[in-house]
Formats: sequence, C-alpha cells, structure tokens
Amino acid sequence: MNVDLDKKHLLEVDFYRRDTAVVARLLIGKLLVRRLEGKILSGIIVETEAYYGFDDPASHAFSGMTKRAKIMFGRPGTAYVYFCYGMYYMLNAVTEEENTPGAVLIRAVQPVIGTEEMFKRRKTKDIKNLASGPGKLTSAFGIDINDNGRDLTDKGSNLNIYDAFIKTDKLEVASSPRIGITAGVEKNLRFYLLYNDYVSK
DNA sequence: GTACTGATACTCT
DNA sequence: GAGTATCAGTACT
Repeated sequence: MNVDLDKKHLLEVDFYRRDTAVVARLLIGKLLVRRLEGKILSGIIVETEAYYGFDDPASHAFSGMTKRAKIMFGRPGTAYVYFCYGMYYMLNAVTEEENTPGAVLIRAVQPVIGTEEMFKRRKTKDIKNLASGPGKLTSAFGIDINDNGRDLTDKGSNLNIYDAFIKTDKLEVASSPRIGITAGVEKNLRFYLLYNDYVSK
C-alpha cells in the first residue's frame, strides 16, 4: 500500500480541543506516523478509548494533578505516554482545553508503512498481532517514555497523527465499555472499527 | 478454541 | 507497600 504523506494533513490543535469522546471517535481512521532513525512507520488507528478527569474514576487525572497525570491538563494535541504493568508503554493524545484533563488512549492500529521494521521490533510473524493492542502498538512503533510530552501537531516532532482523508462519518465505528479497568466500566467510551482484524480482543 | 498465570517497574498513598 | 488503561505462554477442553 503506497501512501504519500505529503498529501496528508497534520491534525491541528483545534482537532483535539473538544470533548474527549468526540476526539476518540474521530481519531478512528486517522494515520499514526512515527519517524524513527530515518525510517517511517505508520498505521491507521482502529481502536481508541476516552479518559476524562475528576468524574472518571478510571482516569489518571481522577485524583487530581499528580506528577504523572499533569500532562493530561496540558495543551491539547500533546502525546501522553506512560508506563504500566512493569513492561508496557501506552500512547495517549491529550484533549480538551488547557487545564481541563482529558486524553484518548490509542489502543490499536492497522500497520500500513514500515511493517518490516515493526516485525523486527515485535516477536511475531502475524501482521494482525503487530499493533493490535496498546502495549503492542508502542513496542512496534518504538514509543517509550521519551515521547511523553511530544507535540503531535508539530511537523518537526517524530510522532504525528495525520488526517488520512478517510471519510470517518462513513466508517462503521462501534462503542463498548473500556478494557482492562476496574472502575468506570459502565460507560461506552471505547471506540473501534467494526469488522477490522487489527482491533484488540 | 478458551482460561488462567506470571512477569515486571513505576506511580501514588 | 499496593495497585496497575497488558501480553505471551502454558494448560487445559
């Protein structure tokens, strides 16, 4: 699959500066682009989750502006990367106005460009297993804590989200309760592309 | 095919 | 010191 990144548009701050669930829904079908050691890795976002703040017990920002959650209060369009379960990094995009906490967890992408590099980073031969989960995704894309606070809207940073010009309103996006959490399960804040093999289980 | 377990280190109380 | 926005491997059916 050939994709010319020059023809794509970088998502701007205004895209992220609104309700977190709206951003989560609209990020489905967008293109995550990673520049790494001169190589380009890219994938279509097929699964996201929305995390709010004080009224969302599953959110890191629920207990206020702690050291870790501080970035969720920051500028929209910033990458929030954090470490979990002793081994895995998670990639989020900060949403809402500054000083309003919110972030979208990017849970899974469908690999498009640089799959060879991703296979090297992941110990699997199955392309469906390359980035079909938040921990797998960051591993395949070489994302770690150094990417925390990166500006996703800046062309100069090596981590961006582009508009892939896929008609997102035509996509069949389903919602469900969020995964892997114990509190706040009742809301359908997980969004994913229906019938897509690269969504996590 | 599904179910259960252990690995592992960081953040917050 | 406890809990965690997970994954891969093993042990089942």
